[in-house]
Amino acid sequence: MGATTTQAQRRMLGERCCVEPEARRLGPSQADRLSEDLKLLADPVRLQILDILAANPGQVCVCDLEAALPILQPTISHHLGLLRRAGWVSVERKGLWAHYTINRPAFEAGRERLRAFLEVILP
Amino acid sequence: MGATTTQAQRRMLGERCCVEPEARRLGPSQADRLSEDLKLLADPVRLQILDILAANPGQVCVCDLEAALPILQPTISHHLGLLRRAGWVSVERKGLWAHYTINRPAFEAGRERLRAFLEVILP
DNA sequence: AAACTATATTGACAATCATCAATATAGTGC
DNA sequence: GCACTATATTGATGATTGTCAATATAGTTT
Repeated sequence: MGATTTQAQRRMLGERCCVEPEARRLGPSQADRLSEDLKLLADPVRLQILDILAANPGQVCVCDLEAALPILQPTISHHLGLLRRAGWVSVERKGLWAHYTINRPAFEAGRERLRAFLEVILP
Repeated sequence: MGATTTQAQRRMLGERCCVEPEARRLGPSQADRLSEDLKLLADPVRLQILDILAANPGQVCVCDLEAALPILQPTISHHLGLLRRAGWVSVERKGLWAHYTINRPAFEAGRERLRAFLEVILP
């Protein structure tokens, strides 16, 4: 008898309505970290910048990007600044020009974090 | 003689200052598509939702997520709506409850787009 | 039918962000 | 030094976004 409990009663006992959740594999701080990586990638201009840098290793200056993309120079510098401060790209000054390259270790580390997450989600 | 050209002159001839850019491997429309995928992932709450859904396949209702995350129910429904409208998760109504699951084909397609891009960037 | 419950939607608000114009910085060449 | 060039920074603006309170919808239980 009386073994029936309402949803509200079960909630007050700390129970779930549908499932006893397993240990989560992604804590809040890891989620924050991963979302930082993803936010940095989640812009079409920055994706194209990375593509151009990768296709022309060690040779791309800001004016090349300006010629290749439909945005003005300050905006390109803005995106490069975000990528640079996150460590994903490096600059080498040569006279007036600034040559940008992808920072391999940082890029590979971010890619690995992302790959690991996506693999855990659906093996 | 006279073979010296200014940067401005070279730009008017359509030349680049530093590099003759190779064909780009990521066009604007592909960049838009990819950034849509990435924007959807680039939120710590949505990452944790996906993690919980993956760890408890076919059993997670909204109230479970509400119990597991530090945000209120309308916000959870908001994030689930974004994932649902993008096709990444599916709902199955069971009485009052709504059970969410990751939509495997859509998730794998997005993951593959992302993996392919990251692989092209730095092989 | 009436009370209750789980979820979805709407509207408002604050925060973040992409973009550009204007300006600053720093190197080059006369 | 002076004119010029490439890049960075600052400040402003419009758009997007995450969050919540309030409300709506729909299923359940008595």
